[in-house]
Amino acid sequence: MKNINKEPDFKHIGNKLLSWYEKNARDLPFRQTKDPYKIWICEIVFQQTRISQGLGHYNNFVARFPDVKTLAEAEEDEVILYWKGLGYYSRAINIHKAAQQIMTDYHGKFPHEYEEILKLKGVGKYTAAAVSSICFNGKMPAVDGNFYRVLSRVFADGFDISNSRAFNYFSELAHLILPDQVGDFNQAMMDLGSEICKPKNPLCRECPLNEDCLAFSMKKVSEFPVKAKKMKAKDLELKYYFVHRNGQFLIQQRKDDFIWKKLFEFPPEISDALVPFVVGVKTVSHKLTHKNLSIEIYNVEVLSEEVWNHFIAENSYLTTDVESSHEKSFPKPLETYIRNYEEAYRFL
DNA sequence: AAGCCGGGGCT
DNA sequence: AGCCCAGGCTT
Repeated sequence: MKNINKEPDFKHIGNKLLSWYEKNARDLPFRQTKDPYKIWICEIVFQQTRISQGLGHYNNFVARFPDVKTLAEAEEDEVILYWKGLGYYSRAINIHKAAQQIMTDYHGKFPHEYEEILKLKGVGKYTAAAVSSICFNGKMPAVDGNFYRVLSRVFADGFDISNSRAFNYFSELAHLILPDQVGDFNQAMMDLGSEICKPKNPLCRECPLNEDCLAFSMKKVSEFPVKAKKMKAKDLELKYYFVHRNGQFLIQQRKDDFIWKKLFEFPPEISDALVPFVVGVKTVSHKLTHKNLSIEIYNVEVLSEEVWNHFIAENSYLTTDVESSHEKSFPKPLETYIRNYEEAYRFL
């Protein structure tokens, strides 16, 4: 009997990682303790921060504020002072408030449960999972950027890590390989992601998972993780020619790629033969947000449906039914075109 | 769901 | 110059 109808088993991957971690764990100050306070502080300090950058701050911080009570009773300004140079200063504000939260809501005793830890200011799903798993044998994977990178490579998974559902998606992948010792596993993923499975130039030859890594076996490690470009909104200038002849304007239809798929518009360029009929040129400014190829237009008004219908009736070049020709993905092609007409109307 | 916060290292 | 980093909060 084959393993048909049975989920593939990837647990050996998590266990391999654990074996690797036993021998290769980085020697870091917060690795010597299971004090939830210290682990919490270190998780906050090292959010979006490299170990080498935050290590000094971490040591100074826990030396000055060795426990929840000391931190809770400190002045906020001094807490912030110890954060100087780290960036993301709201972390310092939140860490101080959370300490007071622990004093008032938990009588100074650090909460053990994931759901409770999650309630602390500045603690999200990642940090709650990390603290509960490392200190209290919690079973939640601490899914962070390292998880995204390692898992997307191991499974050669093209899920867009900038997608807002990436956390849930990679949490599910993590559960496929999650061993029993979740705390060590979470830290192992951090070390692997930082030392081996790095964003650039990963050391795949030394990777304990290279035999299990689908991206590696396909020689496509550099293609993962997939991250959609977060394009800045760009200004797009388009030049339109207004060719007027026998009471009609020349318009044309866009291609079905890029923006305004199959939308009708005044021609952005014309042949020499049409030059004598050009009655105007207008440059229109657009805001282009690449992410979903959507367009915002400014400096223009929407004309009434009546004017649009009038234009349709007047224009013999319009041979396709606009309503059915445009892609559904485009929100308001009709209005967009009307606005272009408005531009021409004003110009003439 | 998207924007914002940030200094610093790497390519 | 652009990308990335032990994310979370706000709107």
